[in-house]
Amino acid sequence: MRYSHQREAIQKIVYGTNAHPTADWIFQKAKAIIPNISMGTVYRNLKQLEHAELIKSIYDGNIARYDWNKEPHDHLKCKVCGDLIDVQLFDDAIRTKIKKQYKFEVDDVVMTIIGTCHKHK
Amino acid sequence: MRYSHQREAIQKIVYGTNAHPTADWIFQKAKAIIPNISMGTVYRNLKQLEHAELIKSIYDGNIARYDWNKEPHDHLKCKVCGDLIDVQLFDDAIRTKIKKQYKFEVDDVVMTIIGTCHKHK
DNA sequence: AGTAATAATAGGAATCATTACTATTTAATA
DNA sequence: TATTAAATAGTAATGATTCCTATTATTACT
Repeated sequence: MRYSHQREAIQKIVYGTNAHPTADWIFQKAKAIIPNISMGTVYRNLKQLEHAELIKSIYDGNIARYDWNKEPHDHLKCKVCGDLIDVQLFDDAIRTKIKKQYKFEVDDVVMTIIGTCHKHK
Repeated sequence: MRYSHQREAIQKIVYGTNAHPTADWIFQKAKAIIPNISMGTVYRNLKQLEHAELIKSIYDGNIARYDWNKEPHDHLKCKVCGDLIDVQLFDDAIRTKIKKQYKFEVDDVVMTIIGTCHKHK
């Protein structure tokens, strides 16, 4: 993977937030640095960064969000403000259980807890 | 919600499979019964059926699938054949834990385990 | 049964996220 | 510096889903 100014900017943007940004959000931020950057470049680089395991992508309903946090973790999704909050919930015991019980080889566990966060009472 | 031939057909199609069908799959099946049914009708009715809690929708990556199984359950997603398999994994203890630990009111837990099913060795 | 009110429909256009295409630019390196 | 191929901008295309509108069908009421 050859260096590019655009990819460096995109990576820095993802690494600079905890907000699990969307491609469009990243695109808006990137335009401030590289005014004529195109959406295709954003998507291509996000895909490359993911492939290089420098970022992770997560599906929030039908839209992709990106995360610098590569450790296995889960998300709390607040249905009021839409925030995605990182949490550590899934313990490794369940992996063994699934393997035995269902004869299923586990690669990854995607868990999202939907509800209302502490900001809304 | 007023009766319609189309909605009845759509509901029956969803209730008649364990394959977690997509809107397009349902549309194809529905055309066999009502040849000039339209995609908009399928989507509108799926939404209504979901709202009436007669079916549930689940996101498989960025595409919606529909499920007659309204009991809380999780899915094993095989990356080889794409199958979604229903499983009961999530235990209620975690709900209490999340509530205490993160001050988060839990409505729903969406868990998908990605891996390889027993059919592929 | 006949009619009025209005929910639901078919068909097509519009939208949104994402991917594909292509001529041009740019980074790596000989 | 010249060569080569990867990366880009800009734009067209795609796929899933939603929206729009004139027409049709269901329900409620006479």
